Amino acid sequence: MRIGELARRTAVSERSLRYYEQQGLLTADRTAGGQRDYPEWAVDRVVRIQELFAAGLHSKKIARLLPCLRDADGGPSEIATPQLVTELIAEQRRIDRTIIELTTSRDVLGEVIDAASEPSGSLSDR
Amino acid sequence: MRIGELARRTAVSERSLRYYEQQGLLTADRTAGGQRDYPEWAVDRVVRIQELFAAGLHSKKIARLLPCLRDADGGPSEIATPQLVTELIAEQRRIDRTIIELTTSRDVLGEVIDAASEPSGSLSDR
DNA sequence: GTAGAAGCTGACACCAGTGTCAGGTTCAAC
DNA sequence: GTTGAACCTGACACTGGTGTCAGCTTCTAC
Repeated sequence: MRIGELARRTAVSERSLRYYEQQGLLTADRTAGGQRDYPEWAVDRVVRIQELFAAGLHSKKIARLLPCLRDADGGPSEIATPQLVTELIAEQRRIDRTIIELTTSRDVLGEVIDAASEPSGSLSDR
Repeated sequence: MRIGELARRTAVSERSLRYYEQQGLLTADRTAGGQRDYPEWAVDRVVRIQELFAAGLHSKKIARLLPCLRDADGGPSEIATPQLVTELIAEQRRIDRTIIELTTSRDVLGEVIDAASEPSGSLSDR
């Protein structure tokens, strides 16, 4: 499929898809005229990349991680090096901390929302 | 307390603390000489601000939210306006989606880590 | 073959929080 | 009073993924 369709199906801009290629995250065949031609599994790959970005990983680390992923990219998946494994464990810990922080913030927002939703002046407290 | 101590106790840079003040997130008394003098509860406040930043809220929204927080800032907490409540509910939903994404990514990393930790070649699959 | 949609590269800008530096002032201890 | 640490303001830079524009080429359907 071409870039426009991939952008539509993943809700990721064409600009970003080209950026992913530049960063070595996503390769594409080229037509005789030089236009990108993506395989079907590129959709899953792009979604995965977006998730990893959202998780705070930088493109360089994602680029090292992707070959080790067992997604439907057709190829056999590589085994992560010990160095990469160490880094990924650290990333996991960071993600865990982030989830805790997010949960806290979510609850903080909830308190404010609840306080505003109580019938005028939180009568139940008085 | 002065800015250096607050920075040390919260692990937030002095630069950031001054930025928070500039954004209306954190006020401080001033000494006769013009140096910032923070109350004890500023520590909690700074931690809260950091969490909200980590949750993806921008400083302007945090500035509107903070007066409604029931933390130990001494003052009575305001009631959020309906407009703010609507926005906060949207933020909550965004945070929820983010948590789900983070969990997914965390598991993806876990797969790669596990694959590398299995005794050479994932024999159990064969 | 031609028109219009879609794609290409390259470049510049943005966001928003943070790092860092310069040049000056204040504070606390001697 | 002097000295050194701590603080002040203001300014500029960075990060890194994304938006956007210009100028050109390719593809597809008529």
